[in-house]
Amino acid sequence: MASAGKGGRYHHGDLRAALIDTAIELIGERGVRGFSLAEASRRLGVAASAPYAHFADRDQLLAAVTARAWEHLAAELQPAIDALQAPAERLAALAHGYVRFAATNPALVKVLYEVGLDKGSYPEIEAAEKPVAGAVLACVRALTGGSDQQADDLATAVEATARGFALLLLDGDFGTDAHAVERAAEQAARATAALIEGRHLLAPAQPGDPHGTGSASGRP
Amino acid sequence: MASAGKGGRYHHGDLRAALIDTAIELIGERGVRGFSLAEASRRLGVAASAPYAHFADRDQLLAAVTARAWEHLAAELQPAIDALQAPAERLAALAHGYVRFAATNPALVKVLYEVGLDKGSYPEIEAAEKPVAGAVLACVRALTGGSDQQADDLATAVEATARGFALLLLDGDFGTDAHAVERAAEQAARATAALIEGRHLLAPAQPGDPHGTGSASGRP
DNA sequence: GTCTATACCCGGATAGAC
DNA sequence: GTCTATCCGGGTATAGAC
Repeated sequence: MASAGKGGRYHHGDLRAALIDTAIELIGERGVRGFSLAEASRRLGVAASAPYAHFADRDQLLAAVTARAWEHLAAELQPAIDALQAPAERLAALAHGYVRFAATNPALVKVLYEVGLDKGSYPEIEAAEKPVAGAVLACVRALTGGSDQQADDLATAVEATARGFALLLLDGDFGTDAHAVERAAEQAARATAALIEGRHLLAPAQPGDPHGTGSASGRP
Repeated sequence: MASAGKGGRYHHGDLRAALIDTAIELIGERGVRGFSLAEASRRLGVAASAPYAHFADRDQLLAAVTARAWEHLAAELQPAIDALQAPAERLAALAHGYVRFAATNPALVKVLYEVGLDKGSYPEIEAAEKPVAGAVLACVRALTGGSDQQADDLATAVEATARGFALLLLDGDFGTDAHAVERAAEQAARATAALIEGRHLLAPAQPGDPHGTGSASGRP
């Protein structure tokens, strides 16, 4: 992340960019709610009022941070999007990439889901998150043929699983050794493959459908 | 949740219990970091110092809150645990119940995963979360035969998926109408069924295994 | 563009009265 | 068990000097 070394001073550097980097750093450590302009200023060795020369208020900085987080994710997924492979493999690769991204940039994941600014009020955020959604949609459409409903169900299941694996990894459920990330990412990719294989079970059982009993949950 | 009505005063009621309920309420609205003893006291119409008669500090209250959250979840899952059904259906029912719990008690989910107190230091928390983990383990063991590795992989995939669906539901991805919860829970149950059906893909491809190409992700 | 100084609010925690 | 009073620290944001 730029040259945000601990001892660096930004008295005459690019404070705006430095603030975004430091905000991400801080959010990673303390969560969005625990982040403050004051602490960011302290780390950068500037006065508490300096940020107001670049951002109208705390939320404006957070919006810039959120947009950057989506851009980072899109960049991480780009290789999977560009690769020449079948939709199923591509979708698994996206899940793999997502988990790896979450592991490499836990702070950015926190930004993505904790900031919670209204997208309508900050168009920069909306624009930045579009490419990712588009890539997933293309894959599931190719896999499910015509039905929008099927495509949607599969996309949701894959997204849920990928985010779930990322969550578990960040919670330490895969251990803390050097290979934890790769294990988690690989399992997320495999679970995606399993979901694709069993995707006929995602729809309600049809009259002529040989699978299931009408309710997949079998709940009491 | 007890009698924590908006207008109620607890000057001579059970302030300890009322504080736990109000803390859950507040955490639901503002997250754990946004929760404060001061605000809880204000809502209950007591002095800011009153909580210290019942809890040594903020963390002690949060520990009590976390333990209660696990107890609530265990209670919600109890019917699924008690029902007479095959392991696959039971596991799907657990996923279903988890998502429903998350929807009905979003505040408790925040408590469960955001408080982040060290379990070692607060044994009350550790004890309260055991029953849930046990129920899941029993199901996956029954489904995967002898291998601990297979059971673990399946349990992780199911947990990831259930938490992912709950997350998406709370983010509003299933809409906000009256049936959103049931749709999300049902899809989580179906995705669980799909994972069980495709569970052979969760393990690395074996020499004699007719499935896959050696890497499920097919990533570039 | 950054500084110093300042006003103002909020949260945690304690002491001592009732 | 709860109150009032109080201390301390930290955050947002603004005004005006350089």
